[in-house]
Amino acid sequence: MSKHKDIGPQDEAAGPTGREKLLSAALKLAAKSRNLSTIGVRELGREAGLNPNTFYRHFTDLDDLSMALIDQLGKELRVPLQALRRSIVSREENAVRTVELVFDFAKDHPDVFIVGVRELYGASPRVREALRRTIGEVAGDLAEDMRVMQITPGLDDKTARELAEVVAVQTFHSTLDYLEHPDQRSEILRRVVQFINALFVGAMAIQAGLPLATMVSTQKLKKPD
Amino acid sequence: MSKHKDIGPQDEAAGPTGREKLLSAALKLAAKSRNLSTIGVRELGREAGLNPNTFYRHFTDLDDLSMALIDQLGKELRVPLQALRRSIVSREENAVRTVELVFDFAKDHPDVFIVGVRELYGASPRVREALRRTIGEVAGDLAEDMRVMQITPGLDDKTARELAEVVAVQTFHSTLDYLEHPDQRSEILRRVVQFINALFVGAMAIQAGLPLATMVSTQKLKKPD
DNA sequence: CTTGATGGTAGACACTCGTATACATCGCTG
DNA sequence: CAGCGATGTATACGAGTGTCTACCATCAAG
Repeated sequence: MSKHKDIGPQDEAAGPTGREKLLSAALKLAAKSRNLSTIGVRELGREAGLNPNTFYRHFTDLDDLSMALIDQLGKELRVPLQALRRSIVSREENAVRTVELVFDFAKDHPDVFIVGVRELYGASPRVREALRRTIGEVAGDLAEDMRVMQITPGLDDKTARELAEVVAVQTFHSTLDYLEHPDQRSEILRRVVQFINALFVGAMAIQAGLPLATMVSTQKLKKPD
Repeated sequence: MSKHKDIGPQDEAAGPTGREKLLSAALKLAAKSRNLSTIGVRELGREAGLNPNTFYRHFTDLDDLSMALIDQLGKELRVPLQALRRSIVSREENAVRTVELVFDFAKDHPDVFIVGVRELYGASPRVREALRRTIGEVAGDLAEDMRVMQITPGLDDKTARELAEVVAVQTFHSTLDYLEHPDQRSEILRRVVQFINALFVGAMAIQAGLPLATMVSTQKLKKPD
């Protein structure tokens, strides 16, 4: 095994590998024009400055490349996001800060988010599934943070996890609006934060059995006999 | 003007127009395989049982067809949804019933939803925009219903409208999960309803200034000077 | 009956595309 | 040095595509 140079995640120095060139070319093309699976092998080679056939030295398929790209994007996204949130010490203003961090991160890596959201509902089931899993992991991190930092005290773990999932997806989507409408960014941020707060407060209220809650959520709690 | 037969929205009798054949063929193809904008003109003609060139008798472009399709889908979706919700008289169990209705409707028109969600984040800005507008209209209807039926008393109109938007989008997305995982349908329904209720309750609680609310949403209410 | 427009068809041209085969480097390993 | 695997390139072929031009059918208006 490993006769040759350790082709890992790029040691250092030396320009990008052909494989890497192809990956970033794919990201670039997918972000500006179309769906990942509809990029042409030749188009890709052209963008990467490589021969069309070089593609086949690294990937068997465009779905193959897509999966590799999702893997990479997942790491590029999850790890920094964990680090970012770890920088928030105060329990106060948690939602705003977190969303701001995500949006800032999106501003620095727009293509990742554009393609990510696109493919989340794209044509390839495998890619969809991979993306969903990545978001699920981020949601897991978020749920863990919520538990540790006591953001939603009294909420059972399962519900918390579900809320985290919704929040993660919603924030992920909002990222696109944020990127697409630079003039409405503060408004978008406000809306997302409002959404998150309402969701958390409501879930806690319902679980605590507050009277106000029953006004709206009277499903199968008591039938009007 | 109007020298010939009134080519409107199909009077009655007589098989589908060529234009209609093309539209439904496009819907079918887009639902099962790829993005709308990546369907080939020839492929389309083949599916519709028409000559490739017939396409150009009705549309200039694939974007053109896409817009026409979105228009049609918008009407196919909004009007029946309005009617459906008007059939809910009781204020109780409102969320469950509404979401159930939407999901049932989705079960009968899966392609509409599959393509709708896909294109909502698709490559064509024009199509995206059109779809967003359609969803916005549905959200408007929902907000109006919420106001009339006193679902969220005490909530100001702007916030209600924003909540309706989020609910509409979220429900729209969930439709895909619902279609894709028939074995988890009741679970998905439960999650969406839980989400909606939590959101509404939370928004009302925050607006009412409930003490519990401030535990979570302390953003810029008081700065720790 | 003629006219002209609308919807549909047929054939052709110039592309692009995916991919197969064969060849060229380069660097490691023996 | 010889060999070999990994990477990149050149060429070529067949299939599919968008679209142009030209031709046919139908039907209402004059």
